[in-house]
Amino acid sequence: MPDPMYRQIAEDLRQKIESGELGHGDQLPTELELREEYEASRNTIRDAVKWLIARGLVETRPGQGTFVMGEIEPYVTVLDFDTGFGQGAVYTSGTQATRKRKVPRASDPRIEIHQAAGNLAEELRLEEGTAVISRNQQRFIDDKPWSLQTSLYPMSFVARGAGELIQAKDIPGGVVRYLEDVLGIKQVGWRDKISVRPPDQTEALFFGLPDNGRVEVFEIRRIAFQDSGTPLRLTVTTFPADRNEFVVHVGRVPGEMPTPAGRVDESGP
Amino acid sequence: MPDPMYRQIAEDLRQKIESGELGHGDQLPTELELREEYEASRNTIRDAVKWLIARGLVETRPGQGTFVMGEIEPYVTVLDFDTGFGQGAVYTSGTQATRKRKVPRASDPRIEIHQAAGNLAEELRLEEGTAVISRNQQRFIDDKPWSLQTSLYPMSFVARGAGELIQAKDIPGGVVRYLEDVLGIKQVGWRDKISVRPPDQTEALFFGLPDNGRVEVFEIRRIAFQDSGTPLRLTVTTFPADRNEFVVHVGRVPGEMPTPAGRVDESGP
DNA sequence: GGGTATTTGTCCGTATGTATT
DNA sequence: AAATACATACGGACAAATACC
Repeated sequence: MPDPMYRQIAEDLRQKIESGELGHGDQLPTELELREEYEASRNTIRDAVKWLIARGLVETRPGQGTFVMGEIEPYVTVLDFDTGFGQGAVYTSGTQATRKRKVPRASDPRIEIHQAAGNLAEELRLEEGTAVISRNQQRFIDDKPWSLQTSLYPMSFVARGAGELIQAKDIPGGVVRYLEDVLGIKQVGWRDKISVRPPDQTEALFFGLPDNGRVEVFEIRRIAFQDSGTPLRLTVTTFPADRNEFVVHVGRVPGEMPTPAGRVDESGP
Repeated sequence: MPDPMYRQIAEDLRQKIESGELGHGDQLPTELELREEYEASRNTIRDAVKWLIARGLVETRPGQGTFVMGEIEPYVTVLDFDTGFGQGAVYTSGTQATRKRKVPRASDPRIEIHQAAGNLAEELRLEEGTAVISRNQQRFIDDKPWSLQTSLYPMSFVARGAGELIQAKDIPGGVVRYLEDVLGIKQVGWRDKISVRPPDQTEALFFGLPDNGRVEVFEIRRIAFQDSGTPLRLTVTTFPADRNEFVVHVGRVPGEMPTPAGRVDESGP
């Protein structure tokens, strides 16, 4: 048992939460009530509550009180099933029976032209300074913020005839299909790198993350390749880490998810 | 610009860190110095520092001072390359040139017999109450804690002749190869589910995570299947989220990593 | 809409404990 | 042993957000 008083208070409250004595969404006693209950100062109570907040067990709402965190049904994204933007193999978590397929919707992209540098140049295997197109989209599920996605393509694709890439509108069917249709560039595979990091300001704002720094974001960097082995695109997608999970199938895996092994489909994440 | 004073102080310090004015490992002014510099009370300075801690920008060391967090070179684990326990496709991050292959070492397993219930029963497709073997191992890279792994197998494997499963020692070559050799049970594929959550006490202790709740853990649940489509094992592995990344290859991906697409190898994670 | 009570957020000052050098 | 630096705990005051009448 840790000795600081605020930790003991926190452990006691945690036990009440984890035992179910306090259920999801329930309000805790107010700081003043806890102050009397534990015979501690209000600041010490607040330290205990901060400790619970840091572990995602409770949240405070100014003017209302302190509440046990509600349960989250994470979205599950299948990484080896590459669908067009705005559609996808996304499910709610839960038992097999309650699982529901979800259909994402994407905003029109914000287009920017960058010069490849550092990491980006290495990942797309371009000379430093080469022009690249950046297509940035907000993606929603049930009209709730779900992910932020930026795809980067060599600018040369435009000169070769893929003019839609620099148009600020969604490409129905996805960019990957478009590139194959127009340029004959075929995506034959990709590599995903999955990591977790604190959100930047844009992400915190879009996802509505609390500003206490507790919720991090998944960052998935997908480098997709052409038949020649040349990178075709880099797509960076971020998701709030507290309400998303990812699934990968390797080899032969029995049905249930619509993901025959070893198959390659089209576009993002 | 946020108005609370502690946030303004925090933003100012953050800017100094992110601009490089304060480098990795550098010591910040002491609380008393900051108190004079910003003309605030020590408690307010401490609130600012706590905000920086919550974002992983600094750490405090009692008796020493406050320091900018050192840089971490994450380990990169290739999820579609299933190696034997204690070997594996694990790399340091960084540019292609500085990347180094790492070889994990696993402790002897702690063996437990459980009854399948709830999630576990569903995932292994066993009746509730069926006996399962739990093999729990600590895994190290360069003798530093790297991951905790628990593999669960149906108890029936033992009756059918796989007695090594309930021996508290590592099985050279991996359990998957052992099961194929002894029982003819062949692993043909698997499904990984990747999520992030706060560490439990065991994990926090083993990984040496700070008790401020900032560092979460990756949890990777791998259900591996036999040719018949029946689950063969459930392996749950956890990694500190601040120093691990994961890579997945789908379809055809050019060399560099030793992972020809569509190949299936042996055992964990 | 306005006013009031409730509840958490910010800020201050002080004292003492504990870890490190 | 002494000095330094962060950690814990107390108390008080006022601000800001919310709910309710």
